[in-house]
Amino acid sequence: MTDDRRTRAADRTNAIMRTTLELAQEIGYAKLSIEGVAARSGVGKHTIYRRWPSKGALFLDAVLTSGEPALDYPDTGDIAADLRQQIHAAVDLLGQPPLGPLYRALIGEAQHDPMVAAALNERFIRPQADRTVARLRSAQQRGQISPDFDLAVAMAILSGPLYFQFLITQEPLTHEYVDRVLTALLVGMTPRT
Amino acid sequence: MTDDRRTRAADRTNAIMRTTLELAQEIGYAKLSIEGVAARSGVGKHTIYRRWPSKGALFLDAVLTSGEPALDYPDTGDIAADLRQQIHAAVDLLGQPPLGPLYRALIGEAQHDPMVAAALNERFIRPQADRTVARLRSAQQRGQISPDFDLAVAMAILSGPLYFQFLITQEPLTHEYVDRVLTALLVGMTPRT
DNA sequence: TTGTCAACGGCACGTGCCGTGCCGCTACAG
DNA sequence: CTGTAGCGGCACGGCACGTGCCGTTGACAA
Repeated sequence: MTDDRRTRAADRTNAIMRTTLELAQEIGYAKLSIEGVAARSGVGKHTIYRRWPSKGALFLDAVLTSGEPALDYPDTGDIAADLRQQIHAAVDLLGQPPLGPLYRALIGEAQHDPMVAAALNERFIRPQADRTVARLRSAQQRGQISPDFDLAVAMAILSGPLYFQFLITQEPLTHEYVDRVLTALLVGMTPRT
Repeated sequence: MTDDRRTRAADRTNAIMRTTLELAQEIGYAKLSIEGVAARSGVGKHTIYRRWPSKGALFLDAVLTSGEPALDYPDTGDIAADLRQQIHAAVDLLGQPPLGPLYRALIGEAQHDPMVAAALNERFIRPQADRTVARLRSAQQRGQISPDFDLAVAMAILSGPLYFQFLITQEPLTHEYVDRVLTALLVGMTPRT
């Protein structure tokens, strides 16, 4: 198979994912159909089913490929400032369109489809969690976090309330809210003098 | 309208909800259909549509009515023990069938259907959160929690990581995990001596 | 240059469920 | 006794599913 061949296949793949995101934003994930994606992108349904086994898998791929949201951690040496900046970036991404509603729908689908849940974890959640713990560990080694503070739990306290607000109460995400969480977390994990 | 009439209507309503939960457990919420519920419960589809506007609304009603999970807070005076007992009860409920998968599907549906999300909040999430904050406030007034600790955030730190594990990583919920969260929270919110 | 073959767009099919009509029955209300 | 509301049953048009088949296209091999 020639590069040319692969290139055109990849082009089609990208076009399908782009159309998927467009349609999802216009009519919502619930009303999204593979039939609709095929029609709008001028593609046979087989061409989609050949690449993805389900609507959920296609949507997952489309969202994760589009974004690669680059939520990388800064490491300025100041753990409080770095966490703050990073979680504010997360709020800015999730708190509004386009990514907010798309990501919400993706997690919703993950509750019905174990394959989507597993792929979401492997491709996004776990790497993100690992980066968070790594940044926390670096701070702990520098003495900015109590040596016995549970870093996995610290990560969960950063992420959990954010997702709780995002998915459950569905109140708007604000910098002010995550600042309050961060404040409470810092009280607990900062070394006692 | 006679009481007899109302009673028989209520009986039918309960029968439909019971069948809904049965079917959801057998084939999963994703494959659940109103047609299937009507068939198994020996009821016309109209009878269902007359009571609920959508599959999501029916399912929400069925899950919340069935459970009324009675996650009430004890108040023994020991806030740490009370929180621990309450969150262990939550883990026991959500961490296994039947309620675990049903509740997961309900939250998943809430990501696609704003009406379900709103009803879930009003009927379960907000009351539960209010009870939690009330119990925390009682402890704060007794001096068991720092007077300036943000109680809404404390509630979010109790709930958030639990939901994060339940919905996102989908790792098993254990007493050990919530104990670790609770430990970290207590470090932060216990008054400094 | 010609033959091969995989991927493709288009079309059609059977299936399942949607939400909504209509029918005739039953049981209660007036 | 008559009217009426709720009901089960049935049928309908519509839509999307997932899967066949068909003819075309374009890159590669002989």
